[in-house]
Amino acid sequence: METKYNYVKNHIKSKILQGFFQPHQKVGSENNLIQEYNVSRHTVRKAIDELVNEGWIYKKQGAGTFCADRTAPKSSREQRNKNIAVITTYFSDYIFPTIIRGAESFLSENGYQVTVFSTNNDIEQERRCLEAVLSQQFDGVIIEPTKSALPNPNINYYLNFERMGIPYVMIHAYYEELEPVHIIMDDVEGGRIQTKHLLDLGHEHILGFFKNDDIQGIKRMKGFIKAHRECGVSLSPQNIVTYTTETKNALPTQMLEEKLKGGNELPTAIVCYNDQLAIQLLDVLRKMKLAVPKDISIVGYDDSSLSVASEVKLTTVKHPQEEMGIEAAQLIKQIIEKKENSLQEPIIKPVIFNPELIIRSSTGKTGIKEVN
Amino acid sequence: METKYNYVKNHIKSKILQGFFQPHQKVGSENNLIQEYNVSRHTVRKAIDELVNEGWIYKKQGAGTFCADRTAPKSSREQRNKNIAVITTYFSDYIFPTIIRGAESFLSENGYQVTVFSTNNDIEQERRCLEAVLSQQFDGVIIEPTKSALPNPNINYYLNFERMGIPYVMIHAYYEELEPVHIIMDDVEGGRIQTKHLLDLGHEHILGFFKNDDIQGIKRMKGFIKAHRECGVSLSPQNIVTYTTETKNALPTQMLEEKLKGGNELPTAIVCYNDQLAIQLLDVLRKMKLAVPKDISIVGYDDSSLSVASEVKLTTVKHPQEEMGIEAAQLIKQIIEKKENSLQEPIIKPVIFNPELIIRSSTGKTGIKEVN
DNA sequence: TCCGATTTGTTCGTATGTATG
DNA sequence: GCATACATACGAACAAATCGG
Repeated sequence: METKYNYVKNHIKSKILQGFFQPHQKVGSENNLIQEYNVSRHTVRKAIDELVNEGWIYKKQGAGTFCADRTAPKSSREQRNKNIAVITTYFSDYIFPTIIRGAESFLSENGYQVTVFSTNNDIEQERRCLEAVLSQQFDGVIIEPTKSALPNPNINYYLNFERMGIPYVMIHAYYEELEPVHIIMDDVEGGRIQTKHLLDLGHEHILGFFKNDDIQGIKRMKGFIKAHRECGVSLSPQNIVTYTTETKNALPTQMLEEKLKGGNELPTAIVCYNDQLAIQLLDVLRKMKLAVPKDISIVGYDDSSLSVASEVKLTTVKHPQEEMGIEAAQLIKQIIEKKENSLQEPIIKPVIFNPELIIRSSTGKTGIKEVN
Repeated sequence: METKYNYVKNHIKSKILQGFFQPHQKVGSENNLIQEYNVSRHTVRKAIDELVNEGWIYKKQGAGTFCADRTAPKSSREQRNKNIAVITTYFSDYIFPTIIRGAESFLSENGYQVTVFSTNNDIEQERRCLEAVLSQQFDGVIIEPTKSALPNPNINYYLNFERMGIPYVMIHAYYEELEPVHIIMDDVEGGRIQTKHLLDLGHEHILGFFKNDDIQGIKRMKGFIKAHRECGVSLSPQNIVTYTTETKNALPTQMLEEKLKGGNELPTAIVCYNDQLAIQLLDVLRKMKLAVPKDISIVGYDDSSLSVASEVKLTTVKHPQEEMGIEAAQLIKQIIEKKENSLQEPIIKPVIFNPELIIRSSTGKTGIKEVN
């Protein structure tokens, strides 16, 4: 894959998949490409030959090289099974398997097959997934956006889905500019009730840990701030810790240790972006010999299996998980079937799940004031 | 048709059609053809490239150019992506996502796509999965057998895979009668070292909980018994509890409660079929106010994320998980590629992982005797 | 209709890298 | 380790088709 002609080939293919070229539009002459990629004519021709062979482009002597028309020849589509691609950030971790299971079980019951991809929340890997899906013949895509809070360079691929008539629904988050059908939680509300619960219990120094490279984290942080404002409790900016996919393993635990050592104004409660983080932070609390919830309260998010795995049963926010997967599957099925029958793009409403707090034993009233 | 490369191409094609070359027979090196037709290397390559593309011949770097076997199905198989089906008992739970991720990451890096199915360890659902896979065009299948310890009525489907030339590998367990390529752990040894560890610590009344509808459970139980025998510790049949997929949620916890209430000969240690069960049983121990490992020791199996989620860090047996997925993917890729090139079913050796005990804080010396 | 610029097609040469047996 | 055979990559020249003026 590291040969020059392969690089040229893949680069051109990417452009096609991103919709840079309309069918029958000129891809550029051999001379153009020679200059663009700074390679020999032979190399360009080798790349182009393969693309022609795979049906992406066609050539006409004396005229030029053109983008092929890949709009599927509808025929013989009926008999084959329907295929749905599911692209999520993670695959094996945490709540994602459950979401995927929801989609898989519903779709397989309805005669669809599910092919899975994961991006590891990495833009480059997302691009590869999107290219793979566009290169194949999928009838629909369920996708969780990667790094949804950051500008996404792969937007073009999504636009190309629309151009090629492949319906998709987004879960967990969505890119505003695309206005896709989406299935999300009300994450602001989720963050709000996490925090409100602690404020109601009398906590006033609450640490908030939020992941800020996806929209969910940003929104939950918004809810965290909103709750403080509603309850009239002032919030120091130093009480908010943000981290990213790349720093998630070390940064939050390290920050918590620092915050707990810094003598004055010790926090009495922690709001976590998710259960996974809460479990990580619980280990820090154990190490520092702090009892939960007597010395410090902690709230998770997602109600994953981790929330009840340890001796501390986490107070957390319910995430629909399997239900979200099923809902996404139902939506994509509806869209596909409507499209088949009526040819016009149906209007489908997004789904927004309302969060719900599950109170377990990791939160309690602040005891500090009574003790003093 | 009067170009040189076309002449060469047609001449070689004629020879093939006249039967001058048997399948897999050498067509002649580039240098031979250069001399034979008195043309440049480039011209020969162009001719050969087209013949390869049309499926008449194939090339192998370093080896030569050979006549293809046209008896095989010539239908546009080359250009489409390769699809692998992964069928596991579970999908979203426990270590399965990690295994699947291993396979998925390796395969997607190698240009394959992964379609997933799960049987929920139910024979009827397994049948549906197998039918779906057989009716689609999959290039290979990675499968974990369902209820592997029980007679399987779906054996015929597996035989049909062989008849249709679809390679498959089995993970975790396999049906003896099929003698498939398989990737498993040495579960007898795993059960043995789990138990040996406790016996070495001085425990003599050890409860063993095993799932007996899959082969892994049966084998781990075998290891449990073997360890007792090796250490010369007598084992009461009442110390072994077996359960199935259907009873896994209620039966083991209930049995443990009974065993702990029954006054005489209280157990001082527990061997669990897996970490998932260990976590379940830990809750029972907490409810009965038994400290781990002071009052009772417990050993898990699989080294899943659950084993370190709680305050009790489980002593457990390492399961290769992701590695097993990768290994399975590598094997299936090897088989597919060898089959493509040489037509003869390659001989691939099964993989057996050796278990390894990971000692954490859930096990300790029995304290009862010293106390008395 | 023809011209000329552009673009792809064919063919030669040369060199170095990499896999196979 | 070595020869063989295919893979990648550069350069050059001329032929043939296309298209706008």
